[in-house]
Amino acid sequence: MPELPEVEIRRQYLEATSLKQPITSIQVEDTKLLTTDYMLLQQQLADRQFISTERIGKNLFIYTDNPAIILRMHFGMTGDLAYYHNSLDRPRHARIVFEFASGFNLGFICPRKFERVGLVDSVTDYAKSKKLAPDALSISFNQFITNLHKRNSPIKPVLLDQAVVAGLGNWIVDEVLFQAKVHPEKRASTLNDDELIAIYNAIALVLTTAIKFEARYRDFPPDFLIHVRKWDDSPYDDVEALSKCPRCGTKISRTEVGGRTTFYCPNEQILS
DNA sequence: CAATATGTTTTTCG
DNA sequence: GCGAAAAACATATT
Repeated sequence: MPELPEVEIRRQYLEATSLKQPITSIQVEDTKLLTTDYMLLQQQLADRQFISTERIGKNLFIYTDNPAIILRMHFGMTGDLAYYHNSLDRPRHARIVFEFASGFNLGFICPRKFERVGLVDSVTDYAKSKKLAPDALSISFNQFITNLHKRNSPIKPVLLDQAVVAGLGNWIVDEVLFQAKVHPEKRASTLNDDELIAIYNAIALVLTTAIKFEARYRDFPPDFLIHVRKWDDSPYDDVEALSKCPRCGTKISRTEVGGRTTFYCPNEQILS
């Protein structure tokens, strides 16, 4: 699931492969994936080059050699990138393909069409209009608690709200609350200073760890809650081992909070 | 084949 | 117009 760490990895991948070469054309299989008219996209990007990138939360912005033409990518649940040369190597579900003059291609892989691509003319204006909060890795502690204090909902949906802090998704919020030892249903407005600091620090810990391991869950430290989720590449076969708290051995609870599947340790994350 | 997964947008209510 | 909560939406996989 492309949350902030996966998007960061894709950003680095795009920077390493696709900058500074003229775009010759763009193939789009399904215009539902576009937030900009297809013709306009073709016209605006023809002969342009990508020159740099910026990520805010789960949004990837790609600057071109025209400062008013910026491409935005959102990877939804399943989006990915693939840079390839031979058209025979075109991956499955590469529904949007940027063709470069070099003969190489950047494929935007959209298995479930939950992904979106389009142009924006200013990143700051875009963030403002979408009420996008500062990125989870750069938000200041003061800004973070200011945004949190306005809310009285359970902490989990508050952390998922991109207007509070940008980049946290379902599994990362569970991991953050587990590391901070805070119950997911605890009201945001009732958190004390220690809990707020623990959550803020856990966000940095979880995100930097995930980026360090290039979002490969199997490599994460053993005391991460991530291992209780059944990923396709989970290293464990033993369902019993999967369901235990990596710190205290208590059986992990699985519930729904804010309509999302939620895992937490009922022994260490207490609602008081 | 119905259930499931999840981020974002839309809707509804107070 | 806003916060909160829930529903709607996008579709492939199991």
